[in-house]
Amino acid sequence: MLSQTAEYALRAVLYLGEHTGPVRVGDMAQALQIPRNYLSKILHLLARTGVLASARGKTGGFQLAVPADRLRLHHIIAPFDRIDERRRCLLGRPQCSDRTACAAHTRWKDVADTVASFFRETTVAELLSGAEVSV
Amino acid sequence: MLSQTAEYALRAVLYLGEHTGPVRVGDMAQALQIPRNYLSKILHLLARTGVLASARGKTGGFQLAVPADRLRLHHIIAPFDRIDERRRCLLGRPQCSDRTACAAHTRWKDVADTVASFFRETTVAELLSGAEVSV
DNA sequence: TCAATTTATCATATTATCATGATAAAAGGC
DNA sequence: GCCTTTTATCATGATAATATGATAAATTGA
Repeated sequence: MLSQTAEYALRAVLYLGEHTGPVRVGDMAQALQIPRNYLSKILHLLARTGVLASARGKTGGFQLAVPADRLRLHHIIAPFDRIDERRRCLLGRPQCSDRTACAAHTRWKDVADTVASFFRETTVAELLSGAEVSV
Repeated sequence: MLSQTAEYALRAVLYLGEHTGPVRVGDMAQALQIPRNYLSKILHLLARTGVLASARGKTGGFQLAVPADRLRLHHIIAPFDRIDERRRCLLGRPQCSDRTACAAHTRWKDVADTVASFFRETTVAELLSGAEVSV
């Protein structure tokens, strides 16, 4: 469902959501079993989009820049995996709305809305409250 | 949501669903704006999996091998895009069931089930009855 | 039989995704 | 100031998805 990159981003943010203070890339990479430099680029982009805060130097690392209960999955995933486009026509048509419906449109719409709502509404805090995320 | 290849497969089958008798690859490729040889391989695989029937020679072409009202989207998409795997843990864990739930599992399950059910239950006939599929 | 037509298949090219390795830039502590 | 630690960035490689081009194999109809 998610691209590998988006999945890494989500797991990384959830990890940061249950750790306070800055966490180093190397530590996260080892804990989450994600390639270090690859994770580094992902975290950097998340910092640029305002999801994370980064600091260099000896006491540096990454941490959430937004409270977990205000951070929605959409914010984390969007830079890597445009879930908005999932709502597009199942048959790949550029123009497919309620007015000009293709065969699949009507039936597909409810399904696509369910998926989109999940990412748009679910917060990091809600996921963390469900169960622990150790790995 | 679907891979490019799976989307081509679905559009091709819907096209065949509203045409009787064998249709040539070249005609379909032009009508659907899909690369000809690429479509050819897709149709061949659909024939091998029993979705389509193929015939060579002058009166050859492809047509549905199963009645449209018994042909489910899952049958068309599965060879190209394993939607079954979409039901796997959102966080990419190999082991994630109801018993050993990760943080995302409980909330994600309903969403994943909705998507899986759509492909598993919807038939080609149902899509075609909704509206015409010209392109 | 033979020629035309069509699917089947192989080889290869292109593009995007995923990942690695090395280096630069910034920050803190001595 | 200088060394260590850390993120930031660049260059490159590996792999899979997507697509193209050419040829082989099968079928039909004359």
